[in-house]
Amino acid sequence: MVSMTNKQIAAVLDEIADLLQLKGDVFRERAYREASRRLDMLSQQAAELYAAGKLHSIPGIGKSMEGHIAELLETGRSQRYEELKKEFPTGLLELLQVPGLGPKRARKLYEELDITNLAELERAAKEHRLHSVPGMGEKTEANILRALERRLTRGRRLLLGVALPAAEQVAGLLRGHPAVAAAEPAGSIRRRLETIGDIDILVASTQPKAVMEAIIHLPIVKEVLAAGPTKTSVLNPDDLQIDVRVIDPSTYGAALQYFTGSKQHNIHLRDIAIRKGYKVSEYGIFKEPGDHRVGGEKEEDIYRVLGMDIMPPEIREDTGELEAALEHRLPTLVELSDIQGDLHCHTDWSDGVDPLETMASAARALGYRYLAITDHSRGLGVAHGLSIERLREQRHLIDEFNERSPDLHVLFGTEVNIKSDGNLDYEDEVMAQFDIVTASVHGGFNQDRDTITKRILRAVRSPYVDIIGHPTGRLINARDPYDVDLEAVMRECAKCEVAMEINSSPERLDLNDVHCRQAKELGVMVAINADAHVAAHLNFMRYGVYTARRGWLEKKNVLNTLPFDELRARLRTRRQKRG
DNA sequence: GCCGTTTTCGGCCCGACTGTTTTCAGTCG
Repeated sequence: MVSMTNKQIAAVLDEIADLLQLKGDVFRERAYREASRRLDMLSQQAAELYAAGKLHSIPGIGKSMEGHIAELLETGRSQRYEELKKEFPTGLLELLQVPGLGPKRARKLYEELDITNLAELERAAKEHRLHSVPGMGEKTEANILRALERRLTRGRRLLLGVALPAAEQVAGLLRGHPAVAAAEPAGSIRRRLETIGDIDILVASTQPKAVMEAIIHLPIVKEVLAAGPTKTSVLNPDDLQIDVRVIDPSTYGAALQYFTGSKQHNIHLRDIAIRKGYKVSEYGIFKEPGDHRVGGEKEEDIYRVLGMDIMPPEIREDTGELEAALEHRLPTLVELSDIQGDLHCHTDWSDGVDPLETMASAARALGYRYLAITDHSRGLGVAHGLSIERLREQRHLIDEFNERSPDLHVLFGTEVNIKSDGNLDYEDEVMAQFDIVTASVHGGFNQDRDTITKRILRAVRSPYVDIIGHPTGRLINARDPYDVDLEAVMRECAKCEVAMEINSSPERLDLNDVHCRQAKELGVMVAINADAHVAAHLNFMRYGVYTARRGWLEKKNVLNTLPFDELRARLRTRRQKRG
């Protein structure tokens, strides 16, 4: 059997969907697209499910699709895919990336003008040959040319940690305006996706004109890109584009539901509505026949009328939340206020900026009852890792601090490096002295799957390790995760009662949302940590909580929701059991 | 290609906008 990962299979199915799109076979395209998405999110290996004969029990994967996936698993190829590829030149799919160009026009351009890639499209547009195609005029040609020029400068998706504060700032300013009844960021920001395409803010008001006028004059607006009667686009001082839409208060709930998405969630929701004799749009929910409105002022109207519990935006991804809402078995997601402390941060003793006292004050201000100081270990020279001697001094400092701090407990910890051979950076006698240990990979990212998996498994089996830090090492938009068999690590963590971290730093969010859900299913505890290197970054905690919520985690799945006494007892008994 | 509390056949989200056209096709979110 050829070993293909879920991601690889999903990629092939997605390419088949692309080709079907060119053919105009929209429903098959959707079926392949959906199957690809399901595989991509799947926490188990498709190969295992296939071996167990359970592939077609995944929603969106039927008998035929199971056959295609089986062929890929067994031969590494797909006949359907090979045949489709022969029908069109490879460059043709590039055309679909151009805004304004869909499958119909792309195909027409190929058939009428023999255009097979972006370069040829650009040349034809400049030579004014496009408008000779029926249905394409001067304006279409100009728009395509403009899109082609812009395409080169289009940036990547924004980190939530950048987009959310910017959106909240604008929404907050708008809420202060007398004509504004409500204002909040919608779209992927509201769902707390790790990266964001567009910043969309919805405003409820009966006076759109006044609101539009107010936006233009907000102090944080650097430039106005477009100002229409109900939608305005502006740039903030960091050149982030923010779109603001004004909605009549009577349809604000329906609009908020619609603009929050996800697209897949909305499609499925509307499908359920049809089956129950309703129609859902951004203007409300309507009862058939006669289309009279039965709700839409409040967001929960839409769900309530359909017999569902309303679910938090974070899980509106069409991964089972609608079914759960219908059956009244939605999880109660963990909340920021459940967090009792932070188990991973750095001080000026290693590569942090602030001293212990400053970090502790900041933790206290957040209402935490404990904070683990986990500076880097000896071997990590670039981060001023702590020698045995300096560890002893730091322990002393922390003991002293705890004597005069009745409300906040500081734990003496370490972020010990997992060396490339799988050994930890301190000897067992040293490890035994910490209150808490997080073990992380900081180098040797390119090891092959088997090597790096075994390496991390060794760390998990150490009786002194409590948490595996940033378990995949990815940096969003910057560095791919290392090729670790995360499921194997999770199973071992469950067995050894080792927690896995959600590193809350906005460029990490590692574990990610899909991993979190898998961890929950496998019975792995998760620790949500800010990995702060400066006091202000303790506030990153909320991004980790969002990720946990996107992964359906509840309070009981999260280690640092425990009160201090229970946490300490848990760490101690575990150590005794395994040490 | 998937799916079923109207269906194993005949559906598959909904509305806005744009540009090209005289009533609509294509694209987008």
